[in-house]
Amino acid sequence: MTKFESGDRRSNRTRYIVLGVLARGPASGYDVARSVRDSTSYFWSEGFGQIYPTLKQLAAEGLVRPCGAADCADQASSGSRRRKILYTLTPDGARCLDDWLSTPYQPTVERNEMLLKVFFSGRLDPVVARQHFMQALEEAQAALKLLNELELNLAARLPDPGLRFFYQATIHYGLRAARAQEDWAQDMALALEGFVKQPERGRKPIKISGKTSTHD
Amino acid sequence: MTKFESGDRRSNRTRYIVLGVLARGPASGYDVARSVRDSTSYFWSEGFGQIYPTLKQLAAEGLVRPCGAADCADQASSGSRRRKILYTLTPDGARCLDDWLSTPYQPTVERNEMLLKVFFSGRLDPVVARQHFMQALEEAQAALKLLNELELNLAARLPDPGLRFFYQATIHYGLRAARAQEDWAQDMALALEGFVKQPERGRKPIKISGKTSTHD
DNA sequence: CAGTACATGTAAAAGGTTACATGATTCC
DNA sequence: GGAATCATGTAACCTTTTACATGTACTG
Repeated sequence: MTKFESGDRRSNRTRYIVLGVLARGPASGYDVARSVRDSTSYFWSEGFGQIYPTLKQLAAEGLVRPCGAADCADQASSGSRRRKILYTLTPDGARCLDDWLSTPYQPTVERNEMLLKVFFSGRLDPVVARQHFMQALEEAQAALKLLNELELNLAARLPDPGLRFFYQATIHYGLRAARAQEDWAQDMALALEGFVKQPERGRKPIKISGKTSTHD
Repeated sequence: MTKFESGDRRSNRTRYIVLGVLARGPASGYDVARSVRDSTSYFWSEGFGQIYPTLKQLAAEGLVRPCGAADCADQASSGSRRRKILYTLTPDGARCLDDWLSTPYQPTVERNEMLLKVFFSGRLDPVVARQHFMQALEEAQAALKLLNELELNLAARLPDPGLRFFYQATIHYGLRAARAQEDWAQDMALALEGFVKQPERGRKPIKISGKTSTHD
């Protein structure tokens, strides 16, 4: 077998975000996409290209069921723009979702391109690493701003305190992660200043403005 | 016709981790895999199934070049177990790596299964969420332990202070992220206790030991 | 002499992204 | 009437994982 454990179980998690959204009430593919964009996009995102086929597949498996206007009172009232295909969770679908939720999660396989660039940037001029630190700082601050706003609007958007607790939990995670990144990026930018001011190290500055680098 | 122009390879970042490892000296596919496992696996990992084909492709593009025993003095000495195919970076390959390193990174698309489960776990008994918090706590602590050990061994494994600075930077990131997760998980486990002790909320405990849940 | 670590690959399948195609309705 | 938004989908392509296939050499 493999000695290098890969880790990531490829278990079609798009299914579960669709089931999860549908568990809160009937929704169309577009509704699911909007819900994902508005509430989970900072830790999970999906595109149309995956949501619609998934919905179709779930329907084929009997985990969701398209419901006509008759079934879903809330849409019939508004003269819908176009034929809007609403789906509801079936009992099988709810069971499937709950089984998945009750199972230990698969740890995320980290694939952080920023760290990958930082890791190898020792061969280049320190300004390159600095750029990455600064980008990381800006993105952390942008995330902080966004998540703070999201938390403020939370009570209005989610009246149910039961659901709100868990939504808030994910926001808190995002906030902590963003603060950690912010602090890190600031520290690293500072440490880099100190690091480059020590010429006896033997590192020679490499100009990257043109094309050349260590090799010549 | 073609949506993906020849120039903009969207991600394919496996190329760069291979180039990056090769930039530090000749290595075989297995060497690259081992290097990835030992030093970047907490923020980037690759399997054999991707490294070998990538190496081949890079060779076809002239970015790396297989080098015989003649070229690489360090391997000829040890009676190698098997034909070990070493590669070196070509000047083109070094330029390609440096160009990529000097470019702003693509922000990571977060896909955090733990948060996804937490997000939807409001429909189940709080013990389910608690399990996820506890798993997150344990994993953060395990990561902390591992990264602390990694940092201690760092000076021995990487004598070059130039490279060490950036390696250490990635370790510090991991430590901060793990501490953030640890704190979060502890807070959430506590907050959950307080949350469930408020029966007037209207939430009814749902037993998940069997099969049933909200729907019934 | 069996098990483990070293070592190199291929093939198939699953998963995910992007571009394209189409059409209705509302707002300006 | 044009732009934006709502709305549903398909096709093509790329990336990543997993299983498989093969073989050497060292260790106990």
